[in-house]
Amino acid sequence: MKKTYSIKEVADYFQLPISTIRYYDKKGLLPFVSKNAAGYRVFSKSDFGFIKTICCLKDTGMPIRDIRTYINLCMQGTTSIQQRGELLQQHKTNVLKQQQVLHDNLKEITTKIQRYASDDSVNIIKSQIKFVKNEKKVLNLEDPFK
Amino acid sequence: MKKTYSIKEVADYFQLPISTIRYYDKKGLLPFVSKNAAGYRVFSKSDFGFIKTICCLKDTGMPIRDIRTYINLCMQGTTSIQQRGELLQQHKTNVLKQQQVLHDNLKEITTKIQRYASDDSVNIIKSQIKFVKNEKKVLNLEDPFK
DNA sequence: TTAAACCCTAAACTATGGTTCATAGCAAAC
DNA sequence: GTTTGCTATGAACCATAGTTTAGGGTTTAA
Repeated sequence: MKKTYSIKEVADYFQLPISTIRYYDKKGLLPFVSKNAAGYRVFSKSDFGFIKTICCLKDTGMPIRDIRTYINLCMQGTTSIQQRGELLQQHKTNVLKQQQVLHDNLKEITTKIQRYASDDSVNIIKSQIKFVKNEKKVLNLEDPFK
Repeated sequence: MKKTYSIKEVADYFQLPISTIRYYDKKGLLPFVSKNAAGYRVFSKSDFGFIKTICCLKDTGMPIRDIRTYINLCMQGTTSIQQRGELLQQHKTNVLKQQQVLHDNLKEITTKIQRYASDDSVNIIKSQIKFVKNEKKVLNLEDPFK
């Protein structure tokens, strides 16, 4: 039964470059990681939980410095529970906003795709181009179409 | 009835800094924008539609160079309809992936928030800390909690 | 006709999130 | 015992997406 993990094993597990893990460590995101006598980072299984959380926050757009704040709160024990909750709650509203933006934009993209895929796409686009050309002409502006 | 728009009006409408619009122009995202005798950018109403699309693609994480590619396809008229559709279809799968990731991570964040907000949060965290401390001790690693 | 409020460009600068390189120590296998 | 592969550090480097600055022209309204 294996008990500790090298930086490479962690990198493989999380599909992260080793250089990124070192970078995160340098930025103070991994205060829970020990080093052995040779200076090698030694990871334990519980470190994986922290790193999973780091990835979760990173993948939802939290800046490195805020992740560091959160991790440091975690290292302070039970006294920081309320602060941690507030920090994550704030982040959650950001994520919800991202979801909304993504949803709305996806709708727009889908609409365009459908238009391009329609039987009548050429005529639709032609009439759009005609409209733009006419507007530009009326305003005495350059025609952007080649 | 107003017919043309200054860079400031466009910036206000899209809530973008003027410098960003100039930057996009420099990067080739705004080939449809004309300039007057004084060298000022002159926007027409139809330009707003293009810029809205640019914002949509940007807000869903498309890199500037790909947005430029798309806009350039648009400027080529009806011959590029298929390519435009393919480009957007590819992007749509990216957006769907982003949605999935966001959804999964949101769930994780929500779980943590609930844990922190629970009546029993202190005991839950205490037992987590105990587990980590014990694991580190068994492995002869440093205790990360202060 | 002049001040305030615009607009322009080029180039330097910033921030973020890494990656690469040079140099070197450690470890496992052969 | 030496080669191969892993690890380390610090510093330089890179990409992306802008922002700021310097220097200068234009427009508008009093």
